[in-house]
Amino acid sequence: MAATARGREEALPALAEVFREHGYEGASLFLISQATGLGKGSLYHFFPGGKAEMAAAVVAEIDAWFERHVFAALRDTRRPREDIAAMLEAVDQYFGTGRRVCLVGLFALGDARDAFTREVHAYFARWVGALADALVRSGNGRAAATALAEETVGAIQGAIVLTRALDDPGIFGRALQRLRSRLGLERR
Amino acid sequence: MAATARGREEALPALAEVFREHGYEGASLFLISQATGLGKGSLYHFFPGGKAEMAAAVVAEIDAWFERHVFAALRDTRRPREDIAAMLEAVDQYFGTGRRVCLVGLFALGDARDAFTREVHAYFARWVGALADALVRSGNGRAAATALAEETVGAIQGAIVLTRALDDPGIFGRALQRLRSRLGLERR
DNA sequence: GTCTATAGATCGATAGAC
DNA sequence: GTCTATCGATCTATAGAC
Repeated sequence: MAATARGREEALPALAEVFREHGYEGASLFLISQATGLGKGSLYHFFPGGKAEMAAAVVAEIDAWFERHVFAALRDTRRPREDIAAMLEAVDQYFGTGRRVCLVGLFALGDARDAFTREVHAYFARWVGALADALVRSGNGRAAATALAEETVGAIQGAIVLTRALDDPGIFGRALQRLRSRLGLERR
Repeated sequence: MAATARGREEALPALAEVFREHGYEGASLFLISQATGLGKGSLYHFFPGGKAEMAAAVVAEIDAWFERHVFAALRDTRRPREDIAAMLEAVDQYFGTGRRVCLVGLFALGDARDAFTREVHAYFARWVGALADALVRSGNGRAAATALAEETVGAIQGAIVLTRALDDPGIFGRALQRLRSRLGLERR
């Protein structure tokens, strides 16, 4: 897949892809070495903590990416409605219309649950929290906003499961469309 | 956990629990042996195909259980509304209010995806299909029923992810309550 | 049928040459 | 920094005694 990565940072995308495709246990150092183009020596040079550190680095980068491109936009106070719409668009792109697994969701289901409980919790708590805040700012009551935020993030995670199970990206698209309608983002 | 299982059938529940807890790759024969109380010799006597056959047997049993206790009820033509409500109740019980992972959903996300593509597809297709049919019978148009069925099954899967990620069963309960409302099952 | 012992492969991780 | 060689542990699976 990847030409030889030149450093720790460059290796992260390929690394993330391996964990997404095979899960934590299934991502062997052989697969990781192939995907990154780095030998074991180089991998342990960049990640002295081994596989656990590699997975932690991937989760941290995913977390940072979502913070920057998804959660942050929700914290703009002026146009919450547009920000929420932009969040859904970013999600659609990132998850490849449901074909690409959410690694944090996969870890939440147990693949590496004990090792990353805190990171998994923080990721979803910030996602739901930022969305709920934006929904309050766009006119919803606190309780309704929290319920809508939980429903939205849950629907996205569930749509990924269903899309992959039935091999039909239309499922993810329709789920996002329903969410747009329910969140009051319909074209006006 | 389990007293010594006496045969193939008796071993299945403990076997299922191990796969749910650790995923396919993470479920080692050592863990399986401990959970079932069966030595490796006995395990290979009951499952000559090894771990793959054990997982297949578990998926088949889960599939049969859902067919009997969840999908079948949806095919009763006389009182679709009550049947759908009963389905949600069975789901709440089975998934332990979101604390218990859906093994088929976990496999769909990749843990053993290539090996069980057909079974995973069949399970979710029958679930969505049976629910959509019941919704048509309860007065919805075909397109609306399909959308509602996809939304419902997706919401359940997503609620399991969120419940485990945030360690809060209230999330699963609220998700079911929203579904009851949306499916028109509110107390009359 | 169930056990112990172990084969054979692969795992994550390390060492040392370059 | 990157490679090859290899360690010890663990994995799935099998063999053979009982």
